[in-house]
Amino acid sequence: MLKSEAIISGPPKASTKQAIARVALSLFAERGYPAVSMREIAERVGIRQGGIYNHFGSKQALLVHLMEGHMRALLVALDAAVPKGGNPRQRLGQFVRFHVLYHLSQPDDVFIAYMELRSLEPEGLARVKELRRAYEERLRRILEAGQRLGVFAITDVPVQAMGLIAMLTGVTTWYRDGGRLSREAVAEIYVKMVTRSLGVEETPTM
Amino acid sequence: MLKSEAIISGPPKASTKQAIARVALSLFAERGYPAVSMREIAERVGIRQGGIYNHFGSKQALLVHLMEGHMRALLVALDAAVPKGGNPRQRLGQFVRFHVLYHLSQPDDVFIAYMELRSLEPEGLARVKELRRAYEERLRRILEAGQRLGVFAITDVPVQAMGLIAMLTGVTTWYRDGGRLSREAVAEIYVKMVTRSLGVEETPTM
DNA sequence: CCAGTGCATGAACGATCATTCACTAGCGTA
DNA sequence: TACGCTAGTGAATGATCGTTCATGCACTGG
Repeated sequence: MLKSEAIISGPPKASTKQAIARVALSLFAERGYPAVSMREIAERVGIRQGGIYNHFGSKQALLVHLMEGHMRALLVALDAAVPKGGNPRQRLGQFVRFHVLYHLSQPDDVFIAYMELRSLEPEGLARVKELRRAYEERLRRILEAGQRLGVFAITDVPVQAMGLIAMLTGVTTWYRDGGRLSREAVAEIYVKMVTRSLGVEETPTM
Repeated sequence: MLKSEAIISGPPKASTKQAIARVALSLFAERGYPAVSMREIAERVGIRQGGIYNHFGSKQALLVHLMEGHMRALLVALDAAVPKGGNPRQRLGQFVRFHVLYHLSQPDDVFIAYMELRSLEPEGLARVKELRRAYEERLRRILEAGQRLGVFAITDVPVQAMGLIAMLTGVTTWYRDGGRLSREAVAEIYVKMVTRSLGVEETPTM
């Protein structure tokens, strides 16, 4: 692997570290962290088992790397997709579309970020949970803004926020590309369900 | 363990088989099937590791027993809580209340039934998936009935059914007894969210 | 050209995994 | 009382686990 080659012509092949992360992500999502061995990850990457430890200090460090990286990327993407200004109805629609489409485009990341919390040791767990809280907080802010303006039918902001996020995230459990509906069509159905659940009459401006 | 004693005075102590199932359920839910060892289950039950195999043929058989048993009990309880007759609005409310309250009362069963599908080998997987499909079918039937009568705002029955179930099931991820809201209060919030998402105006008859 | 560094190797470590098995204690039934 | 079955024991099986490490190659900057 010539470094000069990488500089001149771009990545000639993905770095081994990235390859390890990609393979581990896929395997963890498919079968769960405890069920995947470092040997199997190495095998799929095309190196021997010891080689992984040149890039990640431990299996746990690899998991933390994946989960924390995903959550940070998710937050950055969310803030780009739902700019700070705008009225609550617009922002709610943006949030739902973003959440559904992002989750459908990164199902593996999403799945392990929600399912492997229990495989994290305390230090990593605290960091990931904080990022998750921050994400959920974005939706609560939107609901609160709509509540203040009286445009949403709010019974209980925290409960409704958790309910909506669960509904949206669940799309990854059944959606498969190539099926009856496109991702965008599914996202629009979810937008309708969410806005209706908040008592928003349908408008073309949504 | 005298059998006559059990007949006369009720269960003097839970059968070992039941104890194994209970302990395994708790551990699987807490840390996941692959991360729990038969040794640990045996230890918590108070027997040696080999003893488990007098009651279950394998670790996999133990998992199948738990998941299939839960799904069958869930279906039976659902059909008791949502009798066949009745109008779609009533039945929808009954479904939501049942789902939320049952899930909050059996969080471990629910969790592994939804999360350990990937740990099942093909035979057990097929049986559990069929039961799951049957459960989801119950909700789809309610939505379809409401659609025919024109009392629900239906965009897409299958998608909405999956969205609603995901929303409801998600309650187990955040609800903790002793918190701000009772289980019943939470159930009512979910009923409101669900009925609103289907465009049902609020009525005291719900 | 040479020293240094990053990375992959392959063998080995001790620990733990699910499962098997010969054995036995204790019970209900005959 | 004698028999047979249920259930628990404790040791052993081979496999696999995460991790370590001495070794060496390929490439870098000086």
